[in-house]
Amino acid sequence: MNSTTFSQIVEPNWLARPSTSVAPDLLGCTLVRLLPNGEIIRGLIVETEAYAPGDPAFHAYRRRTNRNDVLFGLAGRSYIYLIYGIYHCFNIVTDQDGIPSAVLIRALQLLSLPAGIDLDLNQNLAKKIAAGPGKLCRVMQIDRSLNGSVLQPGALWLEHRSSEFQQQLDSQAITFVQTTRIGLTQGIDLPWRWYISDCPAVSRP
DNA sequence: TGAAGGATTTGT
DNA sequence: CAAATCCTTCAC
Repeated sequence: MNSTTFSQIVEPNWLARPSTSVAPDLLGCTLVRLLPNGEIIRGLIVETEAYAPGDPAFHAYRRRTNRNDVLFGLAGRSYIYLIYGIYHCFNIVTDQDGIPSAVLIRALQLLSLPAGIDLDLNQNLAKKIAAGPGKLCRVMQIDRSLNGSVLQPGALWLEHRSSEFQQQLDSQAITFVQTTRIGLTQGIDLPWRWYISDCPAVSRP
């Protein structure tokens, strides 16, 4: 038995390439959160945005600071920051050590629901409950205590696409849309946002 | 040391 | 369309 037996876990090496390459590849992967109380929440990644060197919208655009330090490091770590004093945003650090680069996870389609939410009774609500970067962090209880942590089985990690998802993608039963990013004042023309077509969990189709 | 503003969300 | 709300960054 070798490591490929458990290859559904996304390894840091898989993320060690430019964010514009990783971002579309993350669509269909699963973000898994293990809460301190033992509860597990799983969400299919349905919307991503890439941030890269030379990008004026990127937190690492100007200089290396205490906040953005993790962006300059190795791929496979979380970069989490507080926005508007209220919400958190969750990013995955990508590319080589020393090259600041990240993918913002903008929306999840929940596969397992947190306690207290009934999928059958609240189907429409459940599809939208992680539709947005602030909302997905709220529902998965992601905050800055996880900033800089390595994405590996523990509190928070990634799993590759299921073979079913990949097959549907290959047969074009599932398709992606590439377009411009949301909510920015700079770099607004870069087409670095990707999402799954016709997915109700996308924040802004 | 202080002020400006932000990769958002929600309700008016 | 503006408020909520806090932390980071940059200027003085």
